Formats: sequence, C-alpha cells, structure tokens
Amino acid sequence: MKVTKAQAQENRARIVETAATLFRERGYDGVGIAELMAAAGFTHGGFYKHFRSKADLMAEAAACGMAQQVASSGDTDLVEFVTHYLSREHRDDRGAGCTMAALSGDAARQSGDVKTMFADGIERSIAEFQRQDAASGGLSQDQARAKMIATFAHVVGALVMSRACPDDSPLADEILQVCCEQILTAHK
Amino acid sequence: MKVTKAQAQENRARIVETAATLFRERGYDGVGIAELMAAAGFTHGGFYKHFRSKADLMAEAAACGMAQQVASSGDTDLVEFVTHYLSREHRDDRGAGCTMAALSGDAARQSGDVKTMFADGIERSIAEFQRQDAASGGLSQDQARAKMIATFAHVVGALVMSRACPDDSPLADEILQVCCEQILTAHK
DNA sequence: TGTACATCAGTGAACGCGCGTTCACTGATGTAC
DNA sequence: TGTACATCAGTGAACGCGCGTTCACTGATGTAC
Repeated sequence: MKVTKAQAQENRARIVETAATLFRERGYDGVGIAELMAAAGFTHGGFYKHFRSKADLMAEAAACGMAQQVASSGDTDLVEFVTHYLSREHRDDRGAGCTMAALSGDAARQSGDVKTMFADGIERSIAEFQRQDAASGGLSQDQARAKMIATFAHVVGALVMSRACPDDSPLADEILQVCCEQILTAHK
Repeated sequence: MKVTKAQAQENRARIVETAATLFRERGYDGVGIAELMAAAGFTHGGFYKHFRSKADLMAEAAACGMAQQVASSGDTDLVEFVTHYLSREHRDDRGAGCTMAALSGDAARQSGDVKTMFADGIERSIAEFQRQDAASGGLSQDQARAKMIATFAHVVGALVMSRACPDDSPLADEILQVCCEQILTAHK
C-alpha cells in the first residue's frame, strides 16, 4: 500500500491539521494517537512513519494552529478582529478557533518545543496586528507593539474565562460583552 | 486504623488542598489518584472513602482553589494586586498561584460541576475586588463591576500567555511588563 | 522503454505501563447497654 | 463507668481499560540497469 511521495506529504499535512483541530477541542491529553489517525482517515500504526512521537506532533500542530490564526486574521482591522474574537460563536467553537485561547494552559506544561511554537505564533500575530492597525497610528513602534500585546492578552483572557463558565451562564456572556466594550473604547 | 471524625475531616481537607496545588501545577490529567494521595500522606485506596470519583474531587479542588485566591487578595488594593499577579514570581510558581490562570483551559473541557465552581469563584473575586476598590470610586456599580471583570480577564490573559512562552523567553517577560503598565495606566 | 529490485507509507496485532476504580481486610473509634 | 459490638477511615493487592509505542508484513512507487 505504498503511496506517492506527494500523496504522503499531503497525508502528513492532513494529520497535522486534524491534530490542530482535535487538540484545540479536547486538549493534548484528551486526544489519542489512534483516534487522531482515524479522524484523519488512517490506522494508528502509520503514525510513526511521519512523527517520532506524540510530543513531536504536538509541537507541529501548535505551529500549524498559530499559523492558521495569523492567516485567518489577515485583512481584518482591530475592531473586526476583537468583535469576532469575543463573539459567542468563537467561544463555542473551540476546534475552529484560536489556538492560544484553547491550548495555552496546556502549553505551559509542555516541552520547550511546544512553547517555542507558541512564542513564535504570538510574535507573528503581533506583527500582523501592527500591520493591520497602521492606519490608526500616531503611536511609536514600541507603543503600537505594546498596544497589540496588551490587546491580545486581553481578548485571550476574556475568552478563556468565558469558556471556564457553565455553558448557559450569564456571566460567560457578560465577560465577553464587557471586555469587548472596554477594549473597543480604549482603541478609539 | 480508624481515625477520629475530626481527624478524618482534617485529612479530607488536606487531600483537597493538595489536589488544588497539584492540579494547578500539572493540570487535571497530569495528576493521578495514587500520586495525589501519596502527596497528602495516604495510600490510594482510601480516596473513595472521601470522594465518589476523581471528577468529584476536581470540582471540590476548583472551589478550594478559587477560595484561596479570593482569601489571598484580601486587603490588597488593585495596584498591588495587579503588580503581584503579573510578577515573574507568580508566573513561575503555578502551584501557589491563581487557579483561574492555571486551570481555566482545562476547566473549559470539564463537567458543569467544575465550571460552576469557576463561575462562582469569578463572581466572588469580582465582588472582593469591588469592595477593595471602593475608595477610588466615582463609578456606578455597573461600571465598577465592568472594570473589575475586564481587569481580571486582562491579567489572566497576560499570565496565561506569558506561561505559554519558553522559560527564559524575553517575550514572556515583555507580556507581563507591558500589560502591567497598560492596566495601571488605565486604572489611574 | 522494459525489467528487477529496493524503498517505505500504511496496516493491524501486540507490548508494557499507568490510570481510575474495586474489594477484602484491619483495627481504633464511636455507640448501645 | 465498664463491656460488647458496630462503624468506617485507611491499607494494599487486584481489576479492566486505554494509552503511546513497536513490529512483522504488504504492495505500490521509485530507481538502477
């Protein structure tokens, strides 16, 4: 059952993308190799033809997830970004959402490889935000960077706290709404 | 080997407190019953004399952790609170630190019981913050509440992001520092 | 271009291990008389 | 107050299960001639 080199590379990419989604949904410990490979359309044995260990895949999936985040926020200004980020839809769809919000808690307990991917992803997100927000400038480079870091941290915190509340909790919605207002007010 | 009723209750409390610390350090999936009971000074078999399941303990440990958080921030004003919360010491000592920052990611994937404890903890923290911040008022009740929710979300996000970066990463420190400045500036 | 052989992505059974949970047992505590 | 018995917190062996990982095998692809 060998397969074209191109096909194999495509399959590998599908495994990483599937992992990125499943890990966001259920955390690193919540997804097993067998389940993951099945979701990607394979049996579990082939996993080690692509990756040396689950830890290796976690790092790659983290990089993939952060890259998706950066790509998806292309061509949206800060107001749009914050509004969508702090929407109920985003909160309730972890699999398709922000990797930082879904997995930073898990990442804190992982190897340096995973953390490095997160740090790289943060840097790239900040750079992307700064690029988008150039229009509203009047700020120095340092000030703009500081603003973006603080804004990113704020939305991540709000989303993470909202998700920690029971599903229909009024508090969960209140957190999103209040933080969205405060951030957008500060932005003006 | 039976033990006084008072002693048993004390032992139970010790198990919950030990669990709160270990869970913060390594997450819900990162700590086994046997290890946890050993850390509290017992063998694993006795666990089910106190709790119906690991999930039950997780909910109790969450409540305990959030209560510790509220208690420890008694008699500190907002400036002190934020400064300590966003210090390197707090970031690097997850076991003794904020339960929300350490476990909200895990909590999002847990049962309603755990999430309820988190929501209760958030409410109590907000109430405590508002009580402390009464002096600096000029804000309506609603405005003060909104300010506290947003501030809490902001510090949680900053800490969580900082912890997701590699251990000696400059970015990890920058996140703490930048967010601390922005929050304290907004507070004035 | 055609043939012979090496490669290696993917399969599925098997492994050792640690987990949450159960259970028979112990013996000091608590209770009934 | 003293005695006899029930209770139940704590012990440690055992359970079934799912996990990450390994391995012999398959057979189409890629390569050397």
